[in-house]
Amino acid sequence: MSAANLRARVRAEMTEEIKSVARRHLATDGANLSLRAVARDLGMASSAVYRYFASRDDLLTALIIDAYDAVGEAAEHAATGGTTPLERWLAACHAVREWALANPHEWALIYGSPVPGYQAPQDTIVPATRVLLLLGATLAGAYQSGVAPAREPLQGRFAEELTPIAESFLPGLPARAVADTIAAFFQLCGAVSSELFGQLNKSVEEDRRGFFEYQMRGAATLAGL
Amino acid sequence: MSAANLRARVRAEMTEEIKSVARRHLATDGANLSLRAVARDLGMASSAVYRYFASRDDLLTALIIDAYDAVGEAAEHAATGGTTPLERWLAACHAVREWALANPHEWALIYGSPVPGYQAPQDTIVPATRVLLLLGATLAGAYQSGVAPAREPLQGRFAEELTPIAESFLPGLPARAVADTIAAFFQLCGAVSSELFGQLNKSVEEDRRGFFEYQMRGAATLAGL
DNA sequence: GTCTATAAATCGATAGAC
DNA sequence: GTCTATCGATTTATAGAC
Repeated sequence: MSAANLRARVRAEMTEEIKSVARRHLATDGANLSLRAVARDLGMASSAVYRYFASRDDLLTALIIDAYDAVGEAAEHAATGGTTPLERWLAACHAVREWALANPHEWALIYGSPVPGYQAPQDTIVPATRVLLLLGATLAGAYQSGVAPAREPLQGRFAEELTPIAESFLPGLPARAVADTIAAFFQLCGAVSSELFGQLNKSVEEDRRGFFEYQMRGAATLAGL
Repeated sequence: MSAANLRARVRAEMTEEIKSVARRHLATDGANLSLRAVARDLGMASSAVYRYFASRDDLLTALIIDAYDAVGEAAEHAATGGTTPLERWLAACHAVREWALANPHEWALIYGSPVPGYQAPQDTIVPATRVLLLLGATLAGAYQSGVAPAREPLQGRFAEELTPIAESFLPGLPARAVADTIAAFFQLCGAVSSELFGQLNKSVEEDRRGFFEYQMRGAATLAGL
């Protein structure tokens, strides 16, 4: 079995190397990533890359899943540091922002404009919900421990739509909490993307972290934290 | 002068037609727009287009400015309908979302991932602030008419950074109101982009407008409205 | 201001030798 | 699994005739 294991390990390393070079290419080419350029950088023929990824879109999918997992893990790791739910919540938000600042092109890949002509397969759905799930779980903990007070139930059709989602998403969490979690997550995405994509321009330069925290405290307040 | 006027008018019409076809191409090519493809659709040689736009990036810049102006005008027009500041604020937000739903690729162009290799010239800055300015003016009106209560001043370094901005942005508006306006604008961008770029997935399908309004009411609350 | 023609590249994907 | 070679397309941008 040793030869097979070796083959598998070499293959895995090669796969990682291709992805690593491809990630660097995201910086210059954005989403319109070129398999040939990646192969050139690796000193191999473009046709050889097809033994690792069946198509350009498959490579893109791998990068997308990795990015979702990386930002999710950063948030989860940061959240373990806090003692109160609000601290854990804010720590997760800061971790997401810092990951985005460190990996702007990967952020753009998962939260920016859709790649033209690319259709995300089912495999990306679960990793895509990691950060959202973490926020939801944090809020659920706050409700259960009584740190956050129960709130009036939502009215409106979208609340009815969210009720079954709430059940499977995090059992016991009221529909309103799910709505608040999604809203806060969208606010997080908006704040990070706006800063990253240049909407802040020159209005805040020194203390962007402080302004971000101000925004995230607002989102947490709306969620009942 | 009539001949000169005619020439100018024909040129303006041709320019508009090129932009119109280019806008359609945004749908399939995204930001990596091709001058040749546009020329092909117009039945003209690619070299002829260079008489109207010096480069691909110049065409992109024109599209970007048009898009900022279009969404800005939609928001401004919608805001005139409301009677209270909150109504005007929400009307502007809904108008922005509806414009985005009707023109998703132009939205992606201005609020999505930056175009790789494209550097926005100064010309885009003023049109880019139209929606933000409208929200700020609405909030300023609410403060001045006493509809919104004065709030505690901000603390933190970013507040100091925002103070001079507040002066030139909308005189008389406290730094906190400017911060709240920017935060609300980011939340608006986040909610629209998340819906448009597929982050909602299948969680809310029927009443997305209602969920959006829920989010925007939250943002307005945080701003003091 | 429109055309043809061209330069000098790029790309995804495949075929087939080894 | 890597290579060469290839197909059939694409692109930005320019030169020069009319």
